[in-house]
Amino acid sequence: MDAFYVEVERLRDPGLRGRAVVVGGAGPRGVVAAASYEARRRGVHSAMPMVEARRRCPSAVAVPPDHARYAEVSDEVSTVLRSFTPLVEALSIDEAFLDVSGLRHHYTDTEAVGHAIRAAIRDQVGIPASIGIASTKFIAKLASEKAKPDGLLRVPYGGELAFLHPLPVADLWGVGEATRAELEALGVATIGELAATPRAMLEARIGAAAAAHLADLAMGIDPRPVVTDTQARSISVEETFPVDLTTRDAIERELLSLCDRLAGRLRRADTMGRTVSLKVRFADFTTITRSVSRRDALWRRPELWEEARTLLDRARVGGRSVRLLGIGVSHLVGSGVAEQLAMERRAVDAVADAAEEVRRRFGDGALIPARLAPRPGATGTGTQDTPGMAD
DNA sequence: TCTGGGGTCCTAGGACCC
DNA sequence: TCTGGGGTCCTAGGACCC
Repeated sequence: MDAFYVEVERLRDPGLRGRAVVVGGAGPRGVVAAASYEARRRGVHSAMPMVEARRRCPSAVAVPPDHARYAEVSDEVSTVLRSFTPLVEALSIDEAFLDVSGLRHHYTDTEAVGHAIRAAIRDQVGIPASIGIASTKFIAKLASEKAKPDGLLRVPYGGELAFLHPLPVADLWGVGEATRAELEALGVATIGELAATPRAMLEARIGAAAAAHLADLAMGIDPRPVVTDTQARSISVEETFPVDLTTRDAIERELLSLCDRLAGRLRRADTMGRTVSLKVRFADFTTITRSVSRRDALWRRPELWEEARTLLDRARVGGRSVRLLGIGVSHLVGSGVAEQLAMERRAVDAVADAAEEVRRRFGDGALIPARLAPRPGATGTGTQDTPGMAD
């Protein structure tokens, strides 16, 4: 999809069409999640601080992100894609690979398939999409980047190297700033130059696995098939605070709140994990992680909180200012096991069920850990509109 | 420019086991 | 006794992606 979040916002508010639009966090530490092409022309791009985006493009309309809505529209697009072939691999919220080799008897050529898919997304969802067509996944992805915005590009079979070799190495999927710098030190700027570099030189710079992978990509070799059943490997939540946390009490309260959110995510995903990881980013942006693996998977908030607090002790935060806290679970249990355990826990866990029902009916804020509830008699409102229930 | 939130994968060292 | 080879798992950090 092209500038996906922006286009979803334009569906809701057609007045945004034709204008510079920036979707991003409203807080003092917000960054750009998506920028319209009008804003990009003014030098605004993803991950840029919103403050800087505003400076570069004062006329842009700033819109706070609505991830739940983007997920819904993403599902609508998925439905359209699956009407063409079941071989759809969702790569992110706004990208997918399709294996369309089975459609060759239904269309004159692959470009006709691409045009049909673009038209279907336009008609049924109402937003633009770009499509790249090639014999391998990574070249198709690269072609789709070159096709943007609102276009289609096919790299013909046999023409892969002619397409690839003039491009800068940073265009390769998996080459970021660090690898680009290492390759530059070897005098490698284009994919063609990468293909011509001796393997041993590459390995010494970037490690064996990355060297082998990139050398293959530079030769157009990518045997990875389209995979339809991709299962999550971890689930996490994190938050950057508008103002750094400085007291142990404030840190614990935010961490408890994150554990609560994570428990809800795990429950809705009907999964649980064996490893709990804590992430702490300090004011100077140094970031540490602490993790622990248990024999049994966990998912409930009290257990997450207990592990999180132990990890927090191990993190030795001391008196340092904390900019971000995160908590996550990995080593998720396999689907068959998860279903079995989910059945068992549903039978046992009437309290959590009731809590989930309350939240479904009255919103996430209706039920919170007692520690996070407003203190009775505390400053401000005499009456509490949304009292937190103790649990 | 003062740097989000949600992910995946890889590396390296160490514990541990046979 | 001063020390092998192969393997798995765990932890911490980092690169990278959208």
